[in-house]
Amino acid sequence: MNTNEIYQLSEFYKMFGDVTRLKILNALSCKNLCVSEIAEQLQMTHSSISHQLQVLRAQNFVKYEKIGKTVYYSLADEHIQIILKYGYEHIQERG
Amino acid sequence: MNTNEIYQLSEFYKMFGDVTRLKILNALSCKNLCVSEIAEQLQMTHSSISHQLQVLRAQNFVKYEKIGKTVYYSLADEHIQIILKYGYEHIQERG
DNA sequence: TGAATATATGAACATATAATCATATAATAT
DNA sequence: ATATTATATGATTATATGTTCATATATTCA
Repeated sequence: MNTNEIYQLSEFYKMFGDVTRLKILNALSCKNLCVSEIAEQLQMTHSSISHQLQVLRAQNFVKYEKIGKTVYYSLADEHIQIILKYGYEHIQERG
Repeated sequence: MNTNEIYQLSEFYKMFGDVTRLKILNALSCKNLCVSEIAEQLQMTHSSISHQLQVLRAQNFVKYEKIGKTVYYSLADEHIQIILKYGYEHIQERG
């Protein structure tokens, strides 16, 4: 791996390294949701969720579709779910 | 996933979310190395490397063996390499 | 048009984290 | 015993990051 790849990779993994973002990703892995629904589910402010969604968008972790006033978010691709699942299995094995 | 699992998972992924730690893990994926060798390879101080190795130890990412004055570090298990490889493939696909 | 609702965004603040510096510990060699 | 080498660690500092607060934008509805 060269320096640029290492840098990109760290930015990629950083997305999974925050509790709020993980909760968002986990919620979206079940069902597409709008900002309000995510905020309600996580019991957090719309602003926090929206900020984190921008971060996830910047790394192409989520897709979104605006319908009327509402923006529906979904996971960008199955890679995200696979990596989540793999990490989950890893921590399960260690108890 | 419950709250505790989410927390554990974020701590787990956080290890991959820093350039220095990624470089260390990448270096160790080729070859077991001592602190000085890692420091030289990454062109960083022994202290920085040692601090990050403690962080990686705390999350059971690395094993170590002391031989004389020297401490040899290696990756804890193949999970780490697999996740590194998977993430690497992911960023490669996006260019 | 004006009010209400959903989301986005910039700035400020608080906290977390990584690097540095100084020092400590441990093993070896003289 | 003392010096040297390898590593570890505590404290400090600088930077990065997440949340909050205030405000902006966009859409719908009365």
